[in-house]
Amino acid sequence: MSINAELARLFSEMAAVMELTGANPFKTAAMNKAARQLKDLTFDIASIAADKKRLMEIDGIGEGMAGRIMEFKQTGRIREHDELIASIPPGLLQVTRIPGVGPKTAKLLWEKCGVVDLVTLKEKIDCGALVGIPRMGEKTIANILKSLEFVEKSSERTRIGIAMPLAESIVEHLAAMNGVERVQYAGSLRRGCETIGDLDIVACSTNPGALAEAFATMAMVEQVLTKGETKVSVRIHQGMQVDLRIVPLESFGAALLYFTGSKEHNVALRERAIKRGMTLNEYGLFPDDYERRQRRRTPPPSEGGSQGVGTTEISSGDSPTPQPSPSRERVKSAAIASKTEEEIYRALELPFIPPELRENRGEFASEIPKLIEFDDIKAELHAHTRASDGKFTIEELAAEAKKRGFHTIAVTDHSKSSALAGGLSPDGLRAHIEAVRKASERAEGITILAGSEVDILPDGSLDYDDELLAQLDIVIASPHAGLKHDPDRATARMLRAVRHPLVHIIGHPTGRLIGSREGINPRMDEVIAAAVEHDVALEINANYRRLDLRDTHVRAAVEAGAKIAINCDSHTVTDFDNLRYGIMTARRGWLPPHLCINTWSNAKLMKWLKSKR
DNA sequence: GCCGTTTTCGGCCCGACTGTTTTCAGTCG
Repeated sequence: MSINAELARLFSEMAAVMELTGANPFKTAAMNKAARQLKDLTFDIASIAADKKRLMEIDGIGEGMAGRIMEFKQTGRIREHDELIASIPPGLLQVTRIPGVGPKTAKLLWEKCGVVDLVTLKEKIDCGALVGIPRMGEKTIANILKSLEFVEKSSERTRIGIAMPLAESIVEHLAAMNGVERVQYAGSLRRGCETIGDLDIVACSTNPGALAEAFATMAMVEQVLTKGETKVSVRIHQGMQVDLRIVPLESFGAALLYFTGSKEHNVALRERAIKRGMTLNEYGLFPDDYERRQRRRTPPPSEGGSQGVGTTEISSGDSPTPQPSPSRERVKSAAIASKTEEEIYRALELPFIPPELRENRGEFASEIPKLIEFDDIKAELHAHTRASDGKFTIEELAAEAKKRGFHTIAVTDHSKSSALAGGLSPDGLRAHIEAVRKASERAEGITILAGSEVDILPDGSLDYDDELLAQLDIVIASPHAGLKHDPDRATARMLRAVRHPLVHIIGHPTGRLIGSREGINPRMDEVIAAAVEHDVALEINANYRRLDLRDTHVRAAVEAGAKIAINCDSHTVTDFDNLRYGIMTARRGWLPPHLCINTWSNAKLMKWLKSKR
């Protein structure tokens, strides 16, 4: 694999250890940012690792990071990383992954009672060794124990196709309550990320208390983690944490913006607000006056001060009682913008930025293009029938596609090497082509294409000979086996398939399965360049277990002007429903509709397909 | 450690909640 992922891992680890040992938090943040940038790169950093100037052109990579990257390229390690890792017990970082235990607590537990990993933590709790340590009260210890048990049994992040239906059912449940004015999911789910950590729900209600109670007592709730006036967190039986934030109706847009994130996008938005003399929080965009001055412990503005917003009671002189959230109190009178995301972006002199782009990956610097939408898709070009491993007959498949409003469906069963998936022998494929042609003649209102999802063999050749491939209307070439090849071999293999004159689409180009199989790591910039040169489309396989191409690959492909196909790889009726995840991934890759062959008219699509025959 | 409509120094986002505190630190998102 390319060194990007390894370098990203090293930088993340360094940042984590630095947090633990109490380094400058801004230095830690810089380290984390560099790790993230490296992870998102679509070319191999090794190719420029000898050139410090080019390294430093990457946002977040400065003098220091460039030096570390060069050191790694030359020596295969980063000395500073080795030293940091050696400075703490090897299992201590695991301890900071327990919800509620941060770097400060982990360090405290290590120094005060010898906790060095999850095992010793459990032992020390069981034998009562934590009692008496500063800030380690009975409740804190009980919470750590509970979280520890949760960490031990739960898997990490949840795939979007699992998280989305859960979120939708929660939203539906809450929306049906009396007094609920708005309710919507936010967070990484709304941004269309491939996996989701926690679910975030934003809601407005005329009866916030009842809403909080209803949320905390849903049937799926396993444990209530926190329950305050505006924020409730629960853990559900499915293993996820769900956070509900209740805000005033006037603040819905600001809250939705804030809780949709990403964190990096929010930070950039706030910096932008400050530069324009404003401050942004989850209640709205405000003139930069009262709150910031108060935080700096300087006196609040005098009566009739320059801002002239003294219409609320927040600064009621010498009242010793703590005030509930000045921002929330001020919303009605003082917010420059708060009701909708659109008006907040406008006030910050920005166009509306779609949630999928909110990653601080250039959305502030660039013009926002028109992104592809669900309704733009007019064809499914990758589907299986009973001839291989699908559940449809050809007619049933066509009927389903027609029902979904498509003008074209491609029948693309597996080729002979995919034996477990019932791949067709050459004679089997010939007979199948005949059957598809006959069905197509009878079909009304939909074009049925005879195709194949043909295996890209380990050497990059295809699973059928050219004479047979030439008879097909559409050829998808996909890797199914040999998914552990090194990058050199994987790149050569994929390039050979891209250059094959009869191939239209490269299916799920890396063969990854999210959370369970890494797949191959061909040098994607080379594959993309070849795809552009040979006029081959790269697939976003919309199955939520794949999402392959992934978002960053799509972005690189779009920048290179490559054609993209978004296909559901349908084997059953419900597979068609995965299209939404493919669309979200495409949007995260900044895909405009015209580059996606599934949006084209039937005539345009047929012309392109025939250009390769 | 990075970065620049605050440009080579001096900033670097903001609020809610919990548990332990007697005024706030730590964590999270």
